[in-house]
Amino acid sequence: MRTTDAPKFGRPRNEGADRAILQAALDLVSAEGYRAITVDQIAARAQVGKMTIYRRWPNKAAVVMDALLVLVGPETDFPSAPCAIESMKKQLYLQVKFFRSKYGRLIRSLLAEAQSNEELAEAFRERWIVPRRQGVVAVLQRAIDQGKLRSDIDLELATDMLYGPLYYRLLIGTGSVTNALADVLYEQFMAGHEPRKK
Amino acid sequence: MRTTDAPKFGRPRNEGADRAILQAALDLVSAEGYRAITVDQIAARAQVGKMTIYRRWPNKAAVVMDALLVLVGPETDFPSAPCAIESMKKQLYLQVKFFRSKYGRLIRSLLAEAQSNEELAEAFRERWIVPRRQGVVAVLQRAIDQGKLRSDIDLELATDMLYGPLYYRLLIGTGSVTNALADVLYEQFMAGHEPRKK
Amino acid sequence: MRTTDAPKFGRPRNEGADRAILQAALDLVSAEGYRAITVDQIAARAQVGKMTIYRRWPNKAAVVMDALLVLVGPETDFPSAPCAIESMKKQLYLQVKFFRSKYGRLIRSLLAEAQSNEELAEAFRERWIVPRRQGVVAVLQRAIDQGKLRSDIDLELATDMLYGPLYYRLLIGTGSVTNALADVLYEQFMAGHEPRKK
Amino acid sequence: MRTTDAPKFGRPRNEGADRAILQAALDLVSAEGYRAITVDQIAARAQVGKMTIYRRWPNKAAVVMDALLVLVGPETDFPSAPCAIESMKKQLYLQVKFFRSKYGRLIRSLLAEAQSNEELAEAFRERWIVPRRQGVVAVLQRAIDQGKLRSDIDLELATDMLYGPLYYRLLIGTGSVTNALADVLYEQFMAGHEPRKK
DNA sequence: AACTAATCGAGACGGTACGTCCCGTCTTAGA
DNA sequence: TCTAAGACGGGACGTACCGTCTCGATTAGTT
Repeated sequence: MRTTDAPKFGRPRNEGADRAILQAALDLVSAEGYRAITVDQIAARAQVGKMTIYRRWPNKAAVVMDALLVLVGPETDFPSAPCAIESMKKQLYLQVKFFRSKYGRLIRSLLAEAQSNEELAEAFRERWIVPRRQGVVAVLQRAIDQGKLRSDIDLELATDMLYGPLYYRLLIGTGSVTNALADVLYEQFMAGHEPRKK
Repeated sequence: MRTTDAPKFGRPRNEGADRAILQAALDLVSAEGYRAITVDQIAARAQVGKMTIYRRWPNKAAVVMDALLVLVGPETDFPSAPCAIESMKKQLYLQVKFFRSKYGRLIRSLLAEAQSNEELAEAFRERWIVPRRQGVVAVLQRAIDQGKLRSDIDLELATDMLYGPLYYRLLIGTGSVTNALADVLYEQFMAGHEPRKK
Repeated sequence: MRTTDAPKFGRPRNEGADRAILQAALDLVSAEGYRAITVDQIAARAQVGKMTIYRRWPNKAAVVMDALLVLVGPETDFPSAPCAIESMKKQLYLQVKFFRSKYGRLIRSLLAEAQSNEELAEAFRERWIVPRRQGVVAVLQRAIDQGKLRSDIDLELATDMLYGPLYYRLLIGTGSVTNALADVLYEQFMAGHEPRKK
Repeated sequence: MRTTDAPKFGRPRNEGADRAILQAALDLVSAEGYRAITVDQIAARAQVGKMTIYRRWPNKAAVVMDALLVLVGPETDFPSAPCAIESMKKQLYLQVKFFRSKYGRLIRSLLAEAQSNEELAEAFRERWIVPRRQGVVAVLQRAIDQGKLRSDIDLELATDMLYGPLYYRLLIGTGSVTNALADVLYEQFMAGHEPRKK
């Protein structure tokens, strides 16, 4: 998402500023929401000129998207358990926790903005959603290999069914995002996908 | 979402203008998306002064929300079938068709805007989502009464699981919203909720 | 300045309303100035519908102009004295008093508005200024007849010289409009126009 | 009348834009009159964003006032003649010429607007009128020193008497502003103020 | 140590949409 | 038929934020 490369001469880019900008964007948007925050506010909090932001990212959406990828992404490691299916359940709990954290608002904001910004939509899909879905798919595949799930499952569809309701509640707010929800999602999923009993 | 009630004297509201404004809003937003449309454009298309819009609704979001409720709402009748569970499946197909229609963009727009506008969020939830969920819940209850579903189901949760994935795909676009998706949602739902076999 | 004549049938026009409207316009504009007052305010104070105003006058300027003519005009009678030249001096004092009264602001307002409203400008000139100038000219003529002034005076010019400085101060505010000013105007005028001494 | 001073950092004011804005305001208002011109029109003609105007001046009146001071002011040099009293007469002719030029409308517009805008009134008085009056007063004083005028004259009053009728005609239009008028004003003024004959 | 060249903080800029205000017209129900 | 009330179309206002542009000061490698 970065724009230019390092030059040969002159004052080198202050790489630390990058992080300060992303942190400022992250803090502000997590707290107030994307729309409520202006680029000037981000620049002010990062103690940086507005141009420094626009030299690195093409627009506000890109900054916030990068903040998510760079600062939040690494914190969202996939939990591992010897039993793949248990690892799946742990991951659902993590997702619940994530959505309930201050980052819930960040995700909502970006998803909202993406509806009117195709570039952001693609970035969010390909750089945030898809990689995490791949983790899920891999675990599900491992569960199939371990004989814990039927082998004729459409894994993409399965992922939609596991995570769709979480996003739905995050965005619409008819019910809150809780571990109890994760439990039911997991149970129903297993009920529909456990291997045929003999 | 309307602002004031009819006064005792004076020229009464031109109810026809109401409809023209809502239709203009609906057409424009369905075609171009919420953010791309300005209040002036809506006013111009409805051949109405901007003040006439602001006299009735507090902001653009409220206009478009009302357009959804007044002009689209009545078109979304719930399908009925003697067998409740079949009626449920028909409703899923209708939802897919709705999301694929031009109104898909409208729903996406409003849901997006609702993320940064708590007033709109509440209106969307309470006036659009909840009434439609109630229809679903009623059908599911009828299915239980007809012995087609287990009686210990949490109906709200069930609704989330049936519709969550549809909204997820609508908003994120990892996969398209299709009847095939509806089929799988239905099947998995039945697998998890059919009455215990003796 | 009135727009239509009395109708033949139906509820007769409430002639009292006319006066109430003019009085409201006069009071408000005298106190706050033309630009600060809206037609709605005049209608509200006169307890009259806005349409009742626009049925009688073509616009706000016409109402206020009429208020001046109808309500203030009759109060501005020309003072008479056996000696014409003394009558002239009295009139200057009256003008000073008038400009210092609440009507000063009214005159300023109308004169201001007239600069961007040719119709009002003409009305103000022909219906307010010119008649009063004619009074002045008549008195000056009488003074000539009485042998108190030179007979070769251009009376229009003389009037400009007597009243111009009063209006100048009223509008620009470099100095206040006082009887002392009137005295000097009178003296200088006499110095320039008294009959040649033998 | 400008709003803030130059900051220590940041892009400095584009002083060229200032002039373009003032020129646009001057041209438009001189041609069409103050009330007929919108801030958007000025911005468009100056090829400038509306905010750039509002960043420098608090409102339209201030822009036009500054246009007068900056662009017209320097053109209104006081004529000089060895004989002070002749210089005075020349100045009266210049004033007539000025009022008959396209700037006559500008002066009328500003004077009109000043009647409902105390801030503008003060600016017009203190920055336009007073400096020019001071020129007149100085010349009159010189004439006294040269023994061409009585020494007991109130110079402010004298100025009002010389210029008041010109403004009166400019604003009311009962007669036109001509050199003939200037001649009479001058003659009468001299008649009333020439030194006593021995 | 002086020079060079690119970056930096700051903030002005053109543009676009917003939501408000008032004018003069139009429309109703009631007198 | 006229009135009070007030909704209406139109158009200007002054504000906010976006993403771009421009300045003088800063900084590090090159000479």
